[in-house]
Amino acid sequence: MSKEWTCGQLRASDAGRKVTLKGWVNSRRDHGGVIFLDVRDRWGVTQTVFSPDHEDAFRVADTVRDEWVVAVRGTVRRRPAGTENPRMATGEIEVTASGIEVLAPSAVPPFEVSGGPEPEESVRLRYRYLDLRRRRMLHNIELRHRVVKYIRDYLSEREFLEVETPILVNSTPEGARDYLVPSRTSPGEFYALPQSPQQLKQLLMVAGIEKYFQIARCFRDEDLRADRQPEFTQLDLEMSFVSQEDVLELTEDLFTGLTEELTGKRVLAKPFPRITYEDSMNRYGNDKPDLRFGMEIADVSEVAATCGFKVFSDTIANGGTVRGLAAPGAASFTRRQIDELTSTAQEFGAKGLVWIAVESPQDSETGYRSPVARFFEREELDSIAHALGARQGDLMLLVADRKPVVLDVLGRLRNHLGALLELADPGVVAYAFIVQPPLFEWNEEEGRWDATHHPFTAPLPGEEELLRTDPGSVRAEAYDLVANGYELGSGSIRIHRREVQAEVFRLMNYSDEEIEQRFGHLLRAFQYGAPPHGGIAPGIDRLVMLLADEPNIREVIPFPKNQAGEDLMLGAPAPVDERQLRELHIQLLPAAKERTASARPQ
RNA sequence: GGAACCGUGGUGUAGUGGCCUAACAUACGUCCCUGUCAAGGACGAGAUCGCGGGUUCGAAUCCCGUCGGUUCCGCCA
Repeated sequence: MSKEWTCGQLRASDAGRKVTLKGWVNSRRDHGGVIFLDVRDRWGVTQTVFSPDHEDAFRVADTVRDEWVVAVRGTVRRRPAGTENPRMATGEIEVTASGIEVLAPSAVPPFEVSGGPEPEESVRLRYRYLDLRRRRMLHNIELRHRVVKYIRDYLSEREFLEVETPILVNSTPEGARDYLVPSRTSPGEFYALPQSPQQLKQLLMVAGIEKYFQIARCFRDEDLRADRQPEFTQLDLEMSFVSQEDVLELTEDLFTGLTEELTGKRVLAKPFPRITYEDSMNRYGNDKPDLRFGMEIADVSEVAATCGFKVFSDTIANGGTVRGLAAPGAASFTRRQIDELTSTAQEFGAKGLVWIAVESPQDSETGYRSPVARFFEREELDSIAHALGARQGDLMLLVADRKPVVLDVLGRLRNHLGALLELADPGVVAYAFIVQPPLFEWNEEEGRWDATHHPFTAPLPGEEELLRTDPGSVRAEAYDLVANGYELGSGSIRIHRREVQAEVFRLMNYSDEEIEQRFGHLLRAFQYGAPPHGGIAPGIDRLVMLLADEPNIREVIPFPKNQAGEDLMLGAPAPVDERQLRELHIQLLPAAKERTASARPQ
């Protein structure tokens, strides 16, 4: 069986052609003496017409229902004048049917595939194969294909090799929780699914591949979010003999090209802004700023220190900070809206939220409106407004606390307001690189330094000396690619000097045994001539989600898992029978045994 | 691990203490209809309101618990 024609290709110029269309019945309209069947396939929808002239076909068409699979034989003709449908690509023509074959009837679907209300997501997931018939899902699958193909073509042209790395690897205790796979042949031992091909791609650099990429599936056993799935796909890439700038430029060119060529979206700025981690935290309150709008955070501690408002001056006196931002046009917010903002800020961790509406700065009497206005001199308010870049009609919002709390709250508030005030142009992708993050963060519980990125990330050139004196101030030669408030991926230049690597491990408080056990294979490899190398690993799912304007990552994954990590269609995860467990040398704990007893497979 | 919101015919919603013997749209079934494309018209079937307990003369509606779903925090590069 083959398909000569698709349901999206026939045009007026095909009039007179005898064709057979195969596909699903998208909609059936029965007028008694004439029946229309819209036949749908991946490529489109074509209207077919049945009249009693062909009695056999007409009788069959009478029994056919939505979502049945049919083959319709007939002749293409221009639609009668006045009945063309400009909303359909094939709307100029129709196929007058002389025959129809039902290839497969369909049970009544649990929800309407074309048109109808949006079903609840659990229903969509349970019947994902029907959900995927919908145009929105097809569009996302197609876009995803084109994105991946663009990446493959782009990198192949630049002499990158796509190399597959194993899915069954070993567990790396730091970072995310691993998915484990018990070994049958090595009792008591486990494989882990890769959180990313990080170490393997570095080994490929030692192997002399020089330019590697992979569309790699990664696994992390952590709790899910709208933009997180337990298994996800990364563009993993690594290059030898490169500087950070080489990696960033390649990434920039690739992402600009695919955004502009595959979507109608505009890239806000190229080259992508390079913002230091510290800058990003200070100006946007997080390390993945949405740059589609401004509304930057500003420091007003200087004014706050000497003002008459005790909450502010005390905070400064106690080593805290006072910062804020100006919400454009929000001076007109009602009391109720401002109260909501305050409680939102409190949910984010603020003790309170001070608001000052900028009414008319020219008027010295009533320039500002605020419950705390009386505690401030006019010049102080002017100076705050100046620092925040506030203009008439804006609402200034100030938070006083310890610096990390203030920045976190204002960062979240900024995103909240960005959405509330619709500040972001949905037609824009604002890519940026966040660079020079700290190499380490102090682990309070364990009393040691943790690698912020991973232990092979190189310190910023010139800061190696600080490893000995002030590890917390060492910055990494690492970078995050962000877009529209999402972290799309991160990467770094890797350490290739043994003494630097040893110093890093020392700071992380690893014993020689631990180093050998966890990283022995990599360090051994590095003894045999490791080239300087670095790379990046952007997430494909998040990228496609962004480009497709989808609110969550599941919309661009054909068979995603729900928040509990379950596949509602397959029913995974599921209990396995006792024999399988025995082969794997696994025994369930009593609680697990009890839980699965009722759901044992046959 | 925690918080918030949601759960009413197949699907999506309304109803938030008595007017509910549960409404509307769509899907579904039967019939009518020769130009629709969200076809139209008539008729019909379909929900003990996620489940359990409680408050009340009376519960879809209030309370408690539980299950399921989503979002967020913790967690996660």
